[in-house]
Formats: sequence, C-alpha cells, structure tokens
Amino acid sequence: MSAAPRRRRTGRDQLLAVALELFARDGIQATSLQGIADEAGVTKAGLYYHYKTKDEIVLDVLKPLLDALPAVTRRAEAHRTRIARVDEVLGGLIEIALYEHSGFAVLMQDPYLTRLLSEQASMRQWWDDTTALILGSDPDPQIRIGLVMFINGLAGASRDPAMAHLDDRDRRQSLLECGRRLLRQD
Amino acid sequence: MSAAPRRRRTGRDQLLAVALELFARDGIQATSLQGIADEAGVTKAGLYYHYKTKDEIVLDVLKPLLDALPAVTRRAEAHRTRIARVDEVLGGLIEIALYEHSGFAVLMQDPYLTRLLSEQASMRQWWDDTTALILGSDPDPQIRIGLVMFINGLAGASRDPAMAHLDDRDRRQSLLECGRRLLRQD
DNA sequence: GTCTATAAACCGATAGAC
DNA sequence: GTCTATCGGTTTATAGAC
Repeated sequence: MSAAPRRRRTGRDQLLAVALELFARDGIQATSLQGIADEAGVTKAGLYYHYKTKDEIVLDVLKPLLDALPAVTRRAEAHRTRIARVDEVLGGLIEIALYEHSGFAVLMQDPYLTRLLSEQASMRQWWDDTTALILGSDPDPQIRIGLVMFINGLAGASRDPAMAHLDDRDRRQSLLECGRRLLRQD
Repeated sequence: MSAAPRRRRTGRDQLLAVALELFARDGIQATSLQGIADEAGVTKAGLYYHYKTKDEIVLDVLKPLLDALPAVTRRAEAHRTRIARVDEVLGGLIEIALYEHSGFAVLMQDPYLTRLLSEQASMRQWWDDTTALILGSDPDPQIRIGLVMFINGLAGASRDPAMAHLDDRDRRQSLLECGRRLLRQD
C-alpha cells in the first residue's frame, strides 16, 4: 500500500478559492471566466479542462456550503428541547458564516445563484426543514420573520467591517445573542 | 400663470420603474439596457436620449432612496431619549423597506451598486451618522452588530415570501419588534 | 424624441496544437 | 494540462436619419 495521498495544491483547488473571492466581491454575473483565469495565473481556455461550463464552477465553489447547511439542520433535529434545537441551528449557521463568510453571503444573496438553485429543490427543501424545526407546530409569524432576518442579517454581518474589531470568540457570542433575541418566544 | 404642471407619465419615469424591477430581480450587472428598453417598449438607443451611461440610470433609480435614508436619521436626531431615536430610525427604515422593498434590497446588497457608491462618500456618511446616533457615546459591539444585522436582515426580509401572508400593519409590527430586540440594551 | 445601423469590446464556449 | 486562435452572441455606447 502506498502512503495516503497528500492533499496536493492542484489547479482545481486554487481555481475555486480565486473564483469564490471574486464572486463575493463583484457578484457571480460580473465575474468573468477571463477574470478568474487571470487571477489564477492561467488562460481562459485552461479553465475548460477542469470545468465544462461557468455554472459548473459556480456550483463546485458553493458545494461545501450546500452540504454543510442540511448537516446543521440534521444535527439540530436530534435535540429534544426547542431551545437546544435553536442553539444548534444558530451555532451551526454562525460557524459556517464566519468560516466561509464569502461563500455564505454569495449563497444567500447572489441573484445569479438564486436563479441557478431555483431549478433544483435542495435549497428550498433545506429552508422548509429548518423553518419547520424552529417554528414547530405553532408557526408564529414573528419568529418566522425573525428567522428570515437572522439568515439574511448573518450573511451581511459576517462580512461587515464591524466584525474586524472583534476576536473570533466575541464574534460568535454576539451573533448568537442576535439570533437568540430574534427567535425568543415570549 | 398657467396651471400647475400635471405629473406627466413621461418616458423617464416609466424607464425608472421598469429598471428598478429588473435590477431587483436579476441584479444590476445582469440587467442589460436592451432588457430595460424591451420591457419599457422603446429601443436601446432611445435610452441614451435620457441618460448618457448605464451608471446614470442606476443612480437615478436609487436617488429617492439615497435621499430618504439621511432624512430618517435627521428626524431621529431630534428626539431626546435613546428609545425614541431608535424607534424613529427603525420605523423610518421599515417604511422605506416596505414601500420600496425592491430598491432597498438593491441598495443594500447589490455588488454593482456597492462599488458604484464606494467612490462617493454619501452612503458611508449616512451609515456613520446612523450608527453614532444609535450607539451613542458608549459603542457596545453587541448593539453595533445588531444594527448591521437589522439593516441587512430588513433588506432580505422585505422581499421574502413570508411577508406575503401578512397585512401591512402586521409587517411593520413584526419588523419593528425584530429591530427593538436587536437594539435593546440590557 | 425615437428610430436604424453600427462600432468596439467583452462574454461563454470550442477546436486543435503541443 | 495548458496553450493560441477563433466562433457566435451580447454588451455598452455612438452616429445620423426622421
């Protein structure tokens, strides 16, 4: 048996990192394959060895996040009390938003991706599951809107300069407090 | 003296309404002048009689909102207590977001506009004034992040399908409650 | 004020050499 | 795997007739 394959810094990984950065900064539509290629130090045609279309690049860039989201909801479903489920969802989403804040904002706000994912049912399914988990059998409109506001607010807040002044622990704590306030049942 | 000029439905107003709708749906970058012209029932070249560049159209579309935002902050500055200032800001922003929810989301989230406005100082100035007004002399990081989350969350929530089930009064009330929770000092 | 026609640049995508 | 060269289509923007 040969040694476990070391994680090579293949061209593919480099491309995804560059693409994500540009997607987050300029939006997907405004990011050309030429721009990605230039930033990655290859030619535009070189991208087409790895990917057949631009959409394929977009989906591959966001794939880790598209997988991470349902995983959070699944973990939260295992808890017995509502407060534990809420904290698991909030903590999981905050973790994702902080660790991949570029991707999270793109995922939640980019109109190109919204349209791309609207053809699939995965994102919609995740949202339905998550709202059902948080709202339970008594769907309070206030909490529903609070959840919408948290998701969208988290996407915006995670890349706001106000976060730069805080260390990682304080960021998590502040965002968690925001979520708890929005989802609190009185 | 002639009669006061009636508000003619001139081509210009029609263009702005069409453009805003497309900007909100597809993003500014993905909205071509051809698309605006088609939807407005004119030719692409016809747009250039009214506007010299695409950016000029974009700024004119968002001008009402760019004027409305500082007006809210100025009104809020007149109040003596913090709670009154907070409610004035929240109520004003909610009013704008609900009445012009397409424009508000574009203003806060579209990367094309973000870049366009980053060259000017007006948006930045408004944000600094508003945060200073809400935070006061003791800038609590928690409240600062709550404000960031409210602004971004409001943009997303104002065009969420969850709002469709509520009447106008309930929408205002729910969003106001969200803002009060996020900005509450304990 | 609105049109047709067109310029110049850029877009995503493909063919084929090395 | 990466390159050069190119295709067809679309973009912003302009020129000029009516």
